[in-house]
Amino acid sequence: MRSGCPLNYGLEIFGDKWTLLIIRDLMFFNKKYYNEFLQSEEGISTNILADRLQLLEKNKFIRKEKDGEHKQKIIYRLTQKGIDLMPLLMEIGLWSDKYAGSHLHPGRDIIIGDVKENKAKGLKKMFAKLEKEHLTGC
Amino acid sequence: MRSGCPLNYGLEIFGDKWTLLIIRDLMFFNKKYYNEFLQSEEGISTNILADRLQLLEKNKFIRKEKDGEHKQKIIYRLTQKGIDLMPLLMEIGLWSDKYAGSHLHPGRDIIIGDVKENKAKGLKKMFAKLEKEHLTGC
DNA sequence: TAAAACCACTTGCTTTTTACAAGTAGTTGC
DNA sequence: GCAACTACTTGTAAAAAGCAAGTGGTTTTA
Repeated sequence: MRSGCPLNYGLEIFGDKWTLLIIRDLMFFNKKYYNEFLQSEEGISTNILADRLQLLEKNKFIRKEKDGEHKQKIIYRLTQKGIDLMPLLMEIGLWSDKYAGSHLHPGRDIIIGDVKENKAKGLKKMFAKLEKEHLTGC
Repeated sequence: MRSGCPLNYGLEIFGDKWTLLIIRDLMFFNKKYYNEFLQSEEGISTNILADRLQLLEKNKFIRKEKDGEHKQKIIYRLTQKGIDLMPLLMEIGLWSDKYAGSHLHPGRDIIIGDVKENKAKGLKKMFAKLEKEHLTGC
């Protein structure tokens, strides 16, 4: 149900597991093709993936781009609106880093990386990286 | 599906809309009774509420407490683990503040409040408030 | 140039989850 | 002692997710 609460507003459009995992793949794992999302560890179904990509595009979190080399391929990229979800994903990562204990695979610090040491600085660095990778050429 | 990713770990246990809205109610709207959660603007169903409260308690995000005055009432309070989700909820609020535009009710800044001006300082203040309200007496 | 493979999806069906309404057992106030 | 209130539970219909197979277009291979 629609409500005027900012938290609910956000949750209504990106507050489901698969949506955020797709954004994670784009943001931290450098994935950009449909097949790459499909192959993620968590095993998203192809119909759900198609549905979420459509929603994400409709809500302007991502945009489609043609691949110059492989003409049948489509590249998915984050928009600024999508990139701005990064601090939120980082907070999930930081929380898990504190509470997940043994549930995490080793070497998963790639995500929170610099942010763990200095939040403001780490976020700034990550923003720069994402903006360079996803926003150039538009 | 279980995976070793910290983002997925978090999303598996608190990454659904109703769960986060209950935590929002506890955190920002000072709600503590079953009936208060039921009455929230978004209209959670009573069976879903019961289910989520059980999950939240099982995962130690909240705990039940007896109400001294009204003996049939149960008070729900956040644990430290639950309180530590605050920065994440704040990030949702900050994102919505930037992108929700006219979708928000006026005066909803109560949530992000001080955090909007100075993130580190605002979070610290909010942590102190929550720890005082939810953790004292245990 | 015909066949095989790969691309981003779509379709159909089953299972799980959610939504809504009604009911219940145990206090509490009058 | 009974009506009202508490935190739930139960039953059922609707919606969403999960799974497997298929599709139409492009690209690579023989």
